[in-house]
Amino acid sequence: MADITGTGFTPIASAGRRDAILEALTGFIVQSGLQPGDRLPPERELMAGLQVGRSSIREAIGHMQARGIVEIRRGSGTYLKRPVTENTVYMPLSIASQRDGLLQTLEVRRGLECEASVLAAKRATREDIEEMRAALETMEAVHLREGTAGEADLVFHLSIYKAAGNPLFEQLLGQMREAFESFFSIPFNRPDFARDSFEFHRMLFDAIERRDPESARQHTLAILEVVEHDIVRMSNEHQ
Amino acid sequence: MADITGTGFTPIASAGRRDAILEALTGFIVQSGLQPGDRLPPERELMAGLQVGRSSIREAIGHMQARGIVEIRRGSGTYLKRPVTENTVYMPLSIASQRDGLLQTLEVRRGLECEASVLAAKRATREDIEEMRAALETMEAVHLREGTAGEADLVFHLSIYKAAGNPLFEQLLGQMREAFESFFSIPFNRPDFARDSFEFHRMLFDAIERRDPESARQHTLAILEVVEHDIVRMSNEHQ
DNA sequence: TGGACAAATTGGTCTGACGTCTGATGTCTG
DNA sequence: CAGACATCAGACGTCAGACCAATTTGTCCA
Repeated sequence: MADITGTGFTPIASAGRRDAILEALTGFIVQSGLQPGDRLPPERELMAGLQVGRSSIREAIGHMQARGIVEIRRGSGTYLKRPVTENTVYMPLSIASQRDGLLQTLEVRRGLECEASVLAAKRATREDIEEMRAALETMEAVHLREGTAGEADLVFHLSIYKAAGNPLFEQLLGQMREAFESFFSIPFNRPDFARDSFEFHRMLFDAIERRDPESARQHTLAILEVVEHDIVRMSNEHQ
Repeated sequence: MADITGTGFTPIASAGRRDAILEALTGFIVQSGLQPGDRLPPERELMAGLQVGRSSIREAIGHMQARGIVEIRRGSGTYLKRPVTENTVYMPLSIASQRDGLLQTLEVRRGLECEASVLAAKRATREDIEEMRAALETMEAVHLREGTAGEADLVFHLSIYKAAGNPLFEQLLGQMREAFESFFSIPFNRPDFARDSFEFHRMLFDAIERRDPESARQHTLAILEVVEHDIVRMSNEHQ
């Protein structure tokens, strides 16, 4: 847990309380170097430190919860869920939670995945490519041995996002993955998930390695087509 | 990074109260047929109606505000900002914009804009196309008369998002636009903004009208290249 | 050593009060 | 009569204190 003594807490001015508190809180989190999983100081302590009422603290923390950056466990404490930096933009999306909503998020994801592959083909460094190659070969080995490769598959895709050289893609796609699992109850590690996309993975890797953005895009589309088909199928089974 | 995927973790977050109130509130909004712009009952009234304390009401409304579905005006009341239906899930996205935040955000935007154009080319209805045509012609007229067309340009692009048949694109891109203006202090209606992208707009429209997704994508890329160039330039000027 | 019980910690909610802003109504002045 | 100003009720914003419920921690006994 973090200690708030001597971290530059300054009482809040009386204009725009809650935003000021939010700012102070994120500032505190950054200064304290809190990482995901760490516990924030209890409300009463923050209250005393910031010289504001507990309601205000609670409103600010409530907003952070709504933004998905903290998790509140009653009786235990408030825990950081995502890394926090200043200069973060929050974009709440509302999605119809029915079949349409599922398909809509998949389309958004498609736009992001394709762009990530294109960028990876343009920018991947030698190290990136070697990392992707290692992930791909692990994945292929696991797939041939077990007929599926949930975890290893994820590692391969993450290596592509990383090679894109833009952390936003990893962040956004990771959050969308979370949303899928929690909202639509679709686990991505089912044995039969995305099995048919196996062969496309090496083609995608080859395209990135020879720096062919357009080809990388096409193969990403091919993989996603399988993935989306399976997600829709599993979604139907589930109901 | 530890992967807790599929380990039966269901946060649930306990705290039945606030979620129950949220549910009751959305139910009330739906039943009352409240539309965006309408005012919700005052907190004290809701308090009495739901038989809960005002703090709880405020927490629930605070969450709705964080989700962007209501707007709270001090001294006036709480107003609906978006249409509310049951079966809606909320997905908070956070974009950490660090040093290279501007460029990174632009790359994300590029992925989304291209996909939107592709989908528009695949799905636009006759009405969509007529709306886009009208917006385009207005834009061209304004441009020829004034040398620029900030507002009309926006209308044209919005008509494309709409034609994509997926409200998420409109939400995401609209919020990214807001984020640009508020975070990077870049107004999109400067006289000289994106002037060089003029000719590409009709080419994009033609591509969508003749249902050529790949061409639509290329022309969108061309427009964005100009836009991104200008944003970076203006961003540099600004500092 | 291990388990059961008690105490402390922490978030959740209620109540009541007061401050401050907004919007509308009423009043005064030219 | 029209417009500017003063007033007031309504609504959100904040604070304080109290109590409840869940969790964690500590202690004691078998």
